[in-house]
Amino acid sequence: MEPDTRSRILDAAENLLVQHGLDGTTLRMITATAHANLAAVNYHFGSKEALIEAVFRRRLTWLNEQRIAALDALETAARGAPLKPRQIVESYFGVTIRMAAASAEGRTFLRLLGRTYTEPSEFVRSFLAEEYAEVIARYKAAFFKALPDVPQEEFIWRFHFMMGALSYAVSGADALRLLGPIDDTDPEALYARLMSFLIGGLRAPLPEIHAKAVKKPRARRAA
Amino acid sequence: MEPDTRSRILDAAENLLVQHGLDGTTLRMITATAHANLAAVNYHFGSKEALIEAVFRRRLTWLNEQRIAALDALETAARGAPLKPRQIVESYFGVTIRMAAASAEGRTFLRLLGRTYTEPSEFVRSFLAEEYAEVIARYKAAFFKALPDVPQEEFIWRFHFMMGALSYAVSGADALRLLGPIDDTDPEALYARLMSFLIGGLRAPLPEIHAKAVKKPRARRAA
DNA sequence: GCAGACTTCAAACAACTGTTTGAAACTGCC
DNA sequence: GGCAGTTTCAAACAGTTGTTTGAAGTCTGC
Repeated sequence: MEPDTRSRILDAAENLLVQHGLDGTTLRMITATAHANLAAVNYHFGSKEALIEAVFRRRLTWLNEQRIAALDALETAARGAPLKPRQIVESYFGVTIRMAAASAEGRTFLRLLGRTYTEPSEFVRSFLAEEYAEVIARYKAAFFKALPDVPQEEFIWRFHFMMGALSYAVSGADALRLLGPIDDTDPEALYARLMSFLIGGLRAPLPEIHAKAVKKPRARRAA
Repeated sequence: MEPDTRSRILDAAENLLVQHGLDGTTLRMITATAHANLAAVNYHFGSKEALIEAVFRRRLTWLNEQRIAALDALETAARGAPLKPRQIVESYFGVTIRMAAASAEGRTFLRLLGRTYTEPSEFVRSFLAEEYAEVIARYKAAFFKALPDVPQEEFIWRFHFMMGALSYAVSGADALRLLGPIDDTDPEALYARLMSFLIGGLRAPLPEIHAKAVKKPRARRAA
């Protein structure tokens, strides 16, 4: 058991939130698991919402810094030249999957994050937007530079689809049982699987909606 | 306003569940929106959980029947020959997207479904598993027949990724605001976009994990 | 028009929610 | 040892939750 109450509460909350959701997790469940008094949450964090925010920020800030650092490294190496789309995708999702591969805590958190991304209460969405603002701006810019001919809207959708695939990939254990018994304990394999799927999706021909906006058929390859 | 209380409750519940989640939606919210008495839920459905189950079953049964019918049609036309993977994907996700395109109610339901798929309470998972059992068995069989060389595990993962992309595609409106302002009001365009992404992902080269199991490099194309 | 089944209603139920309180226990520092 | 500051604790708070109750209302078939 960890030394300070504050950390124990954060860990307990993280685990319970991913199991029971934001509303389904009660302060009494959390404090019981953390071996802390019920009032400890309000003492250390101020409110349940503030605790939830702290649970997210604790790892999300770091994660997004890593993503930006990864992009920085690529851009420095490229010396102003556009990056390959594939590099950009690999840096964004690679950082994420590496977090999942590194520790069970990372996996738990990413499952929580992926799920929350589609069902955000208003207060969750507001600090998520804040946390993501810089990463999204940087990656969008990199992509638009890499693929000036691809309509920006199209790319945003694809990025969105990719995040959906990622979300299901990390939250796999639960939902996958529907599809059949499979092994989701090997993060390396998951990384390889997801990445090849994502790149395949990213490089797919643009849908017909854009056909008129493009000149040569060959140019209908997105990447 | 619809005639009978039962339907009004189902509709109100569907709309509120997608907005506030399973736990966040209260019976009082539902009955107020449905212009019904609080006790009406327990009278018509027995409990809140039973109501939620009814909300899902009302449309999910039909949806899965459609998917099976679509597969039936393909297999009849093929006269015992394996289908093209692309046909299979198009039939499964095509039916889904068509439901989203057909009505606002369909879209609402699919957003609810996509979200619930990753965050199921135990009672939700049990009836979801029941509802999906046949569809999944049929589509898995069709895929394994179409792609006998692709490891089954690999395909299950890809299908899982596709469902993630689908989930984010239909629940788009909320989460997409993080990525930037885009138009998600055109279901036709969404269909085209998602489908080309999915086929791209499905046809991507298999990840290196399987490299040893495959003979010729060319064979590493999944579809 | 009336009996019998079905449906609606207001009110209350116990259980649980997040939060607050004020006293107790503990901590490090002089 | 004693005193500030921090942390923990049991208890209670008002509000909300899903569910139940029994009476009132409505509809159908004869």
